[in-house]
Amino acid sequence: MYRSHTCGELRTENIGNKVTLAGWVQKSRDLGGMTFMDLRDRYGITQLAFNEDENAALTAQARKCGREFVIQVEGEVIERSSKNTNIPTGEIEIKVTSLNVLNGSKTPPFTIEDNTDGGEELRLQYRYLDLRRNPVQEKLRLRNRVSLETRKYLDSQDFLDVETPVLIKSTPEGARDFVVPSRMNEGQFYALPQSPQTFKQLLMVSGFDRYYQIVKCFRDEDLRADRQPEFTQIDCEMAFVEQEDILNMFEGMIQHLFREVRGVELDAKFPRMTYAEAMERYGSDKPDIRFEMEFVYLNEVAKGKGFSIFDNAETVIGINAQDCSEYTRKQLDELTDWVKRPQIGALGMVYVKCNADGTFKSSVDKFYSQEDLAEWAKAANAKAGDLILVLSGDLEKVRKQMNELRLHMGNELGLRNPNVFKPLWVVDFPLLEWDEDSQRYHAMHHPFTSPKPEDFELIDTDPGKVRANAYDLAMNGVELGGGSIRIHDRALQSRMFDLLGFTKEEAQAQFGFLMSAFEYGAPPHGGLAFGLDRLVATMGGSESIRDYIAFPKNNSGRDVMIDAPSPLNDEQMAELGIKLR
RNA sequence: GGUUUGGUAGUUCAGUUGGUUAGAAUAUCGCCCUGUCACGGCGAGGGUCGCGGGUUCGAGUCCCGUCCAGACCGCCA
Repeated sequence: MYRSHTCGELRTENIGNKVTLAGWVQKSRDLGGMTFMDLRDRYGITQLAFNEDENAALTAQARKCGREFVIQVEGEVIERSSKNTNIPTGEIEIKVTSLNVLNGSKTPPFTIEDNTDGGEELRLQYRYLDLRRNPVQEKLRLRNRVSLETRKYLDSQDFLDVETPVLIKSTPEGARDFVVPSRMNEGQFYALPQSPQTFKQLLMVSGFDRYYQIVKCFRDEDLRADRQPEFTQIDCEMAFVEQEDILNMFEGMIQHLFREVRGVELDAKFPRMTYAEAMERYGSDKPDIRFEMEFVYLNEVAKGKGFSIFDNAETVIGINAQDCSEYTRKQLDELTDWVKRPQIGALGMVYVKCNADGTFKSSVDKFYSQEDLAEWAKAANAKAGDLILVLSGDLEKVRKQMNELRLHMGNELGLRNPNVFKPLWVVDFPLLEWDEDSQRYHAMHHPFTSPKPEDFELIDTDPGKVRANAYDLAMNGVELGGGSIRIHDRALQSRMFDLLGFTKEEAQAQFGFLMSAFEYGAPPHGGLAFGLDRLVATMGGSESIRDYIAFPKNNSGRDVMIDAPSPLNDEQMAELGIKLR
């Protein structure tokens, strides 16, 4: 037996116990006649004490143990003469009687401490060392709790965990596939699933009316702080349900998770908003509703006063940044530069300061009188002391730009508290989205999403207007998950593929198995999937999902620790029948 | 594919207008220190200034190219 206790569990009630501990040397403090050593494991830190007067040889041995040595000690739990109230084990220490070095260690490339001196790149390269740090371990513990409670909840609701294949078929719709060459079928390739979508629908046809899986999905697209090429979904599907049933079920799940894992009681009933409304009020399909600063449409009050930029703009949108009228010229210039960056793409920004004395000062005073600006303030519900920021141009673009500016101001003003959680169902997404590049409609969610029956007649005349039975759960400006009521009728599914520009042959080749299944009694069904990484990161108050994944990829999709991807040798390539261009 | 920021000691960073032997903190090593817990004190070692080229009497600093990394846009049904 290597240890009788962990490094996190001994307390004053253990005083007098003879114990054996094992762990890593976090740090030692050599005071001359005395040496203290912090011994660390997953559970905590326990201080070891060595006294030269009592055992000179042992103390000398302890002094030779560097950081990250793995050691085993025997000793007696004693009360500290000077206690440390910062750690749970701070009232006791171990008077060590024997020390066994289980393994030495090179000096680590960065310090294994809560506040490490290591940068991102180095930490990823030595991820096994980074994972020794408590803040990172804490994040993985959080992830474990979320995934465990997810299973508990879904199990209690009679969901069945069914595994689906990872080597499947590539389809051109959606994200790029990761592909895997087949040795036994030369010249042919599997694809890794972007989601188990079609399989879970087939499980519904099979009668597993409540399915879930916590499953890896793969998308060969560029990475972001919140996007990894392999990521984990809580993938769910239900049969004999309507949208309302699904929203209620998973509202319950999210409430359960926050209650059990974070001790947070979310809204008893999550607010809902249509996609159209979200775009109008926030310019985003995943609005952060922790703060207001909603869009104000200023067309009525801003146009027709001779300011040609507004007069010629499709729309003029403002937001009211409360209590910001004291912004300096420099701050306003910085904001203007910020929105003019190519990533945002605004051509300019107009501001109106609602001064404390009731007057107005704007960047367009030449065109607007005090009375005009008072109208703006009224429209924006701005009081003395507020600041109105205005962008104009093409409706779709301005909404997008204003969304960015709103979130930026929310950050600047500290309105996006990571410990406040505001869920929002966004419903009634459009079924289709016009794609300029390919000059055709794409499925906004996916090709299996059912249109709203009341909009169905528009499908020939104005397909872009057709709404879908599709929904997303947004929280704090993050899309946590989404889903839809699916098509379960062969004819309608076939019609969808037509609409998306598939030929009959393509549709049959790629999704024939699904359409055939629909001919054998497919029940009405629908579902959704949550991004586990994003959910956990949001619960942990982070925007980046990387620290919530044990071994993440870097910005270029590389694993810098194992140095993947990597070339194959000639023999492997020949076996696979592959030649590089 | 694009925009942008960065690359200097093991690590995190500073380095002015182009000008002496490239600094600090931390880590490491040595000596001292019996109650530390960010221990303290004294000292030492540690540099291909990402790489290649150019301008110059002289380049960490300016120019060109290139590689790597971060954030973002495109992309992500």
